[in-house]
Amino acid sequence: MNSLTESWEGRLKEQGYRLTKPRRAVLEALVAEPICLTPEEIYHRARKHYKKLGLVTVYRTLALFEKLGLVQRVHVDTGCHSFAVVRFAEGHHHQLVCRDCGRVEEFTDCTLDSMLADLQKRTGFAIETHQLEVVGRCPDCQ
Amino acid sequence: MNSLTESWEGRLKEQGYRLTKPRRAVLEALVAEPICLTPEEIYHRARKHYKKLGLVTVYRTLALFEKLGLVQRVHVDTGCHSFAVVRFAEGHHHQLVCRDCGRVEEFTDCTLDSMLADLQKRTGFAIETHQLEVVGRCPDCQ
DNA sequence: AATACAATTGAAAATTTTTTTCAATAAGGA
DNA sequence: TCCTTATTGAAAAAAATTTTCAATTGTATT
Repeated sequence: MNSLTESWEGRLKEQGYRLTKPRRAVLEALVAEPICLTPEEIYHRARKHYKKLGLVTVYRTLALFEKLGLVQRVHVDTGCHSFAVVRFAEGHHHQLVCRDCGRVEEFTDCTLDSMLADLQKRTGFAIETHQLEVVGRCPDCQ
Repeated sequence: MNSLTESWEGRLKEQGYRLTKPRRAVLEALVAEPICLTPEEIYHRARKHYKKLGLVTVYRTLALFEKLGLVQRVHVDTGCHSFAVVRFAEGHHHQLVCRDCGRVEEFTDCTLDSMLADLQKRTGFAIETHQLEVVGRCPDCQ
C-alpha cells in the first residue's frame, strides 16, 4: 500500500465514491508497471486480482479515474487508447512516453508560459489548458 | 485554388499518389472552414463536392494525408477522432484549438528545446518528438 | 453483526468506430 | 485512345465503446 494507493483511496472517498474490488483491481493493474495500457490490457491484468471483473467496468472505472485526475490518456501510440496512472504530479504535469514499451515518466517542468502568453495575445484566444506529450525511447529500449 | 491546395497536389504527386475526386473532396471539406472535423463530419461535407464518396475512403484518405503530413489529428475534444488540415507550417508546429467550435490555429514557436534537453539528460530517454496541443476559446466563442 | 439503501457491477445487447475484402472504376502514362 | 495499376465503394467483419437492467456489494446506520 504505497502513497499512490492511499491518495487514490482518499480522493475517491472525498468525492463520495465507493472503494470497490473492481476499482482496486484496475488501479493495481495500472500501478504494477510504469507503462500505459489499453482498456483491454488493463482488463486482462486486473482480472488476475479480481476474477469477476468485466470489461465494461474497466471502461467505467477509467472514465471515473480520468475525471478525478488519477489516470491520464496517452495519445501518441497507435490511436489514443492507452491510459497511464498519474503518479506524483498533483497539478500541472506532462508525460514522457517510450514509443517501444509504452513506459511513462511524468514531469512537471514546462517552459511554455511566456510563449503561451504571446500566443494568446497574438490570436485572441483565451487559453485555458495545454497538453504536452514527449515521445522517445527509454533507456531499456535504446 | 489557393497555395494550400497547390502544395497538397504537388506533395501527392511527388510521392506517386494519384489526384482523385474523393481526395479532392476530402481536402475541400477540411479546408473550407478552419475547424477540426471527425471522419463522419468530413464524409457528410465532402459528399457535397463528390456525391459518390464513401466513408471508407474518407478513412483511407485521412490515413494517407496524415502520413504525408497534410492533416493532423486533434486530441483534445471528446475522444481523439478529429482531424485538421495543416495550413502553413511545413515542419515542426503545433495547434491551438477552440474547445467550443473546434477552430484550429497553427503556431510554430515552441520554447521547449532546453527543457527537453534537461529532461533527456535526467531521464535517460532518447527524446524523438513531442506533441503540444493548446486549448482555449477562440475570439468568436468567448 | 444485522439491516437498509443506493452506488456499483457484469452480462448481453446495441451502437459507434474502424478495417478488411474484393470486384468495379478511374487516373495518368504510353 | 489504350493499358496498367492505384484507388474506390459496398458489404461484411472486426474492434472499441456505451447502454440497459437486474443482481450484487459497499457503507452508513442501527
